[in-house]
Amino acid sequence: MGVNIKDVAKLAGVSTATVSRVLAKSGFVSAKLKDKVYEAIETLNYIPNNNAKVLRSNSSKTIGFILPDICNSHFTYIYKGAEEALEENGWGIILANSNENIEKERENLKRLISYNIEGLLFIGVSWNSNIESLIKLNNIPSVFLGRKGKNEFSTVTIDNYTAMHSLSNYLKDINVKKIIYMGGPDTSSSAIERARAINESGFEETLLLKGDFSFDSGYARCSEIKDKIKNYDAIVCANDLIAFGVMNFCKDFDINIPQDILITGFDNLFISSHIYPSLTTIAHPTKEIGKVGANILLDFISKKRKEVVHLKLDHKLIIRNSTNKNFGEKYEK
Amino acid sequence: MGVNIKDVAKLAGVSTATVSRVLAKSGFVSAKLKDKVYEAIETLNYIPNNNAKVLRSNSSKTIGFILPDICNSHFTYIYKGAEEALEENGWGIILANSNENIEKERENLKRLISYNIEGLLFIGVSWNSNIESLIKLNNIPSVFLGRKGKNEFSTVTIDNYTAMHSLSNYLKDINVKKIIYMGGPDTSSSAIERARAINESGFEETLLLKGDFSFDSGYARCSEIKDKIKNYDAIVCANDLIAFGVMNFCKDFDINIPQDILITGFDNLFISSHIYPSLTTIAHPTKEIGKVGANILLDFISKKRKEVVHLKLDHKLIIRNSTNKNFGEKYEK
DNA sequence: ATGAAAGCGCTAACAG
DNA sequence: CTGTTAGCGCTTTCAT
Repeated sequence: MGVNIKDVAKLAGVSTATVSRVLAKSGFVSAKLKDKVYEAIETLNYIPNNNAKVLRSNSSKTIGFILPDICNSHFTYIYKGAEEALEENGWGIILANSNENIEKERENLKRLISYNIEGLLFIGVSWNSNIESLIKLNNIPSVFLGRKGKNEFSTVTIDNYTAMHSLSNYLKDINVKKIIYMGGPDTSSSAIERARAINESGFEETLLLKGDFSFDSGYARCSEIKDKIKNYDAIVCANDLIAFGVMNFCKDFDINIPQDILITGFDNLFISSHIYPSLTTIAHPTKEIGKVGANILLDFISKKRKEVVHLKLDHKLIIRNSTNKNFGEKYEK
Repeated sequence: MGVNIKDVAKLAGVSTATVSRVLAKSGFVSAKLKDKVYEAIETLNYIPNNNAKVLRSNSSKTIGFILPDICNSHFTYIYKGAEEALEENGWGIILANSNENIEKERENLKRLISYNIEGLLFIGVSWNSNIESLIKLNNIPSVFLGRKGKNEFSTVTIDNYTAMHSLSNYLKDINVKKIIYMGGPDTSSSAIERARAINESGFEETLLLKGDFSFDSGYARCSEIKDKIKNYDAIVCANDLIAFGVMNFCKDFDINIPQDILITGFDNLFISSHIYPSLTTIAHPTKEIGKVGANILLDFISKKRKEVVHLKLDHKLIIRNSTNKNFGEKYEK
């Protein structure tokens, strides 16, 4: 192994306890010894062993963050918000990627627990009681972000129901009667709430198609109903990725957006304003979700807060050209 | 604390050594005891303490992965490739996000070292000798991905020089004479190599503008040279993000792509095929970079490999509508 | 094949 | 203010 606290203590001519106190900035150490210790640390390039520290102190000052797909920037923005908030407070994070795989999600949680995390920010692959019982069993203060679990843990989400309603109201305002709804999977509470809003919106006709939250799923579902598409006024998608798939299908089969059919998404990915035509969608306050979630979690850890809370952050309807009937020109593939 | 190995041993009626052997699948334990141990683990919901394990065994079976920006999917795809390769071999990863901040990058490396990582996959914010000396000092087998450091550590990259050359050759073939080059920062070896290729390409005129690898930087540089833009045939961008910024500027100021000017990027982000017009660019084998890098790293760790290696993976020139002069229609903002 | 026991590097009483 | 020391949970010799 490398340099350890004993080496530092020896070189500085003090005890390991003194070195430990200097490192922790706890207890009182005279300026003279402090300087010596810092000097020794410097010359030896000492880096404390975190495993020993956590093992002994039983405090890692670290929380775990589990997300479903690290390549989806929607989740990583939430992470970034959390990271900022935690850093400000001197907490570390260990990130784990479930890769949309429930098995791996569970393994990740176990792994994080084995690291002695003191709290958990969780974005699930899908709703999953195993995870919740594992969390409870191990007494990990937890906040669920973005997608909800049951109501036993605190959540920070947007109000999917209300958000989708504001979208459907807008569509009705611009005279949309018949829609195709490209929903998400039943295992996602977000998907369920968004679908509920659509069902209760009272469009003249609604063709409901379930699938994944993915580009490919949007494309594939379009192929299945290819001939029917033009009978509808709009394709409402449960997220932006699905909408991109749908738009690609439309380009490939010469269906013009928005002339032939309107398209809407949900999420407002960075790129949704830059695709053609730009996509009408719902913006989440992604970083904010992470930040607020992290702060709530810290309150739980410090016992400042005891009661479960379900926070819903404000969404924003973003109207762009994919629903702009005056958006004139056609384009080629 | 929670359940520990003693609790399991007691319930199973064996010693802690036996439990440890069962968990490690090492040494020999009779089937009878093995069953008892597994049963005890199950009923107690035992999760081993990783800190103790690593501390004692001095082996974490974990590598660190440092990337500059977790919200940039280019990097997270590399991560995903590495994760897959490492998982297959039973290795864990701890991911650290530098957030484009050199200070944080250094802190991250120290933090990972304090976790006893046995290897490092590194994508730097910029070239940075501090990092390299820290790695050497602590004897961490390391592979640099995507962006190169000095030549002291192994690297897996694409050949930025050749790739940019294939792009400029293509442009010359379609009769481009005068270009604006929106380069990246001098601290990035990728940026330097791409710029070198452009300089040696022998365009009739080249206006060279340096800046960040960001959307905003592309937009901002356009504003600075607004009136000159139409004097050029193409804007060659050092990456796709810059190109998106440039395209947005062009939309805002009624410069038509590709009629008024051609645009090219570099990276082939997921979305580059879906924006309007679709972007001519260079595709990296992102996941492959991670995968290959991880395998090389494992070879270093296991001493199967000793010599430093500099691998360049194949790129691909992807020609799309942003350089297609026959791409007919105009569009509105 | 199994158990006893030492010790990884650190922190936190406790003593002085 | 500083040092001594026990012990966190686990692995790994060394006995048996």
